[in-house]
Amino acid sequence: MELDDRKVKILQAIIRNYLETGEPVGSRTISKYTDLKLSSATIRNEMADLEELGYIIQPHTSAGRIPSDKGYRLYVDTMMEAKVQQVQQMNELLIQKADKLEIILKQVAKLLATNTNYATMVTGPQYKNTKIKFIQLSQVDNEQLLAVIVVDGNLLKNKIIKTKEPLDSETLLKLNILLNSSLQGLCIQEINLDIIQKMKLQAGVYSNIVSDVLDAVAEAIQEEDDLEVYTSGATNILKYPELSDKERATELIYTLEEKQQLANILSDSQELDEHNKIQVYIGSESPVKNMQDCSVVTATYELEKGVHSTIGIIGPKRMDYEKVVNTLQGLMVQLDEIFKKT
Amino acid sequence: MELDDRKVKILQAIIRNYLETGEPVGSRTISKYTDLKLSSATIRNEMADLEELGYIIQPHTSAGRIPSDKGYRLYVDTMMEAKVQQVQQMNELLIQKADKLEIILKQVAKLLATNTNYATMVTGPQYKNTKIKFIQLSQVDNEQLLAVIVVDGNLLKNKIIKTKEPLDSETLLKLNILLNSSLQGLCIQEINLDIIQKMKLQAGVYSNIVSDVLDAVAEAIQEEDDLEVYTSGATNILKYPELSDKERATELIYTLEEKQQLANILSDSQELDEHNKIQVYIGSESPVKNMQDCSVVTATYELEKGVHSTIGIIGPKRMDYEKVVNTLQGLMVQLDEIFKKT
DNA sequence: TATTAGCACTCTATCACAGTGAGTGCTAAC
DNA sequence: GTTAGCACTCACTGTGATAGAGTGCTAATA
Repeated sequence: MELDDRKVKILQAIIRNYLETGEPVGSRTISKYTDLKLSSATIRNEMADLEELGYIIQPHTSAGRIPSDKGYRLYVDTMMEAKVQQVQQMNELLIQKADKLEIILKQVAKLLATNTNYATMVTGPQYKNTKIKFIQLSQVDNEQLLAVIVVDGNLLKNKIIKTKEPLDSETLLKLNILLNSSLQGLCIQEINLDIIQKMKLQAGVYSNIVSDVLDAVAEAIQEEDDLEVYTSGATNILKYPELSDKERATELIYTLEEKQQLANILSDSQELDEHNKIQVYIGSESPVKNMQDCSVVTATYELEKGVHSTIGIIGPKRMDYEKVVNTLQGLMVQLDEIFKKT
Repeated sequence: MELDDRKVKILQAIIRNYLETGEPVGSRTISKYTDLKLSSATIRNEMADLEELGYIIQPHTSAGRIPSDKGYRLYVDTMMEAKVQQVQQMNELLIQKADKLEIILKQVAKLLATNTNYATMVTGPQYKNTKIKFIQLSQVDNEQLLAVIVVDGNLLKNKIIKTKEPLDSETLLKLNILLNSSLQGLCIQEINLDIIQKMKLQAGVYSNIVSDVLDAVAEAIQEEDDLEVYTSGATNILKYPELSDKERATELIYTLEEKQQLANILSDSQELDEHNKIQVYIGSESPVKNMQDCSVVTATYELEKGVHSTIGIIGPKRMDYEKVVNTLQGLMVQLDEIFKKT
């Protein structure tokens, strides 16, 4: 059996209606709702077919139909319309531009949550293939050296290094020159044993300090690996009856609070995403087990050159995909305005 | 009417029982539960008195009694027993010691939440009256200066300062010496106009850079003012029927997520706390409006010299005050072990 | 005088049960 | 191929009826 034009129209009507009401949709509703001029009996026949094909489900014998994951998937892939959807109050972010990226991202998460009425998650800024721009060692007090590492995108990392005795300023200067001349412009993968050996050789008696600094560099950039995740609007989950029974809600909110599992889905979508492509996970398509009753829409943005962030929206399977996708699309433009303009 | 010894015992029995079960407590239960050898009828008379005095409440005519806020207050003030209560798995924190304080505090929040089954909140480390230890300006690239400010407790602050043209290394050195000699050992309140004027005078043509650095210093220390708050175990709220109806739970979890209001109660208790004193807010005693149905227990710790953090535990009014207070007391010892030992 | 047994009363919580209505599938007619 | 009609299903709702926990009051008791 094939999906003819009429079946598609009916399926679409069922899904649209279900997205709005959250109630199973009956044949009579569709008969009135569409412009197909068909009686409810005919619709019933078609619905039986659609059920057999797996696009819709009957919760119980005497109820209407609701879309299945397969139905939603078809809807998302082929039936949605693109229309510009702006995130409200984005302009209020502008004032904050000067501040750190993370703060902006947290605010974006919050705005998205209030705009969409779903839960949102945002990764901290991801610095990919960043290069070391500048390293500076300074003597803080008699036993402590401070290493500051600046990488592309003006990301700063600090590390305190303990020493037995203070270094004189000349040595410090030499070490700084050595560090910068050897490491400037390299990204972490490029720092190989060869370079390290050469540096140690040049450092002479201070080779152990060079080791410490390199450890600090590694550690500093390492930190970026465990994906930081911010969430917002967790309580929006409770607005949807199908997710808000105590057990499910507890699991979901816990998942949002713990963030560990969210990192899975976010990094998964980061790998899949071609740039600025939007990813939709419907129900069991999601890699997060506790989210089988939800849908997740993700998008990865390039904020500045080499700096990315992935944003995800979490809602019930009957989320308003059209609005969410269009909002994320619009967000891209809005973020561009904020970052490219200034 | 006075609270004689017997009334106190009965009240205590009622509260203990209610804390355990969460159900209104009847006279027959108390008659068996206590060693007073009194019939339920006598207990009933006493209970009528206790109700008149405002220590207990009858939810409806044919139900048992539950403690009122006043009853809880008496219990907390006079009836609790101190016994050592350790936070489990604290030792696993030790490995992390090397890392930043915030990470430890977040983990403490999480451990406390799993140990107590209540929601927890923790302020970021509070640096009080910290003194500037070290300042370093460095040239990152042609148009950017990096200012690193180290204050007591090895708290680091960075600030990028834009300049029109690069400074030569000699000027940089001079500026660094000027900054350190003028500011080292001062806390922010001590940096007055007089000092600023002198510095600018000495800096000559570079006085505008001195201004920028001072702004950065102010800003860096300013950041500490808006109390950072971490929460954990928000979903524990849902374990208590009296808090888990949809409306209340939404409000509470939202409050925990937003954190803004939590800062109120935390900073309130910081002001009240004599050192290492534990504070209990019962129901309407809490300054946070959404938490009138909860009780909050807070404690402020000195982690390192001059570095504080306030920890709060949020649960239903029938929370196990004894356990919570003793846990927070025990936590103090455990934190001391972690910080003072190493 | 304080305590207790006894009793009538109150109120909630629970369960069974019937009724309602939305929706279906099938059959026969159009 | 479409539709009207009808019997059937099943969740949901409201209604008592009942049980049970607990109370307050009174009168008897130590």
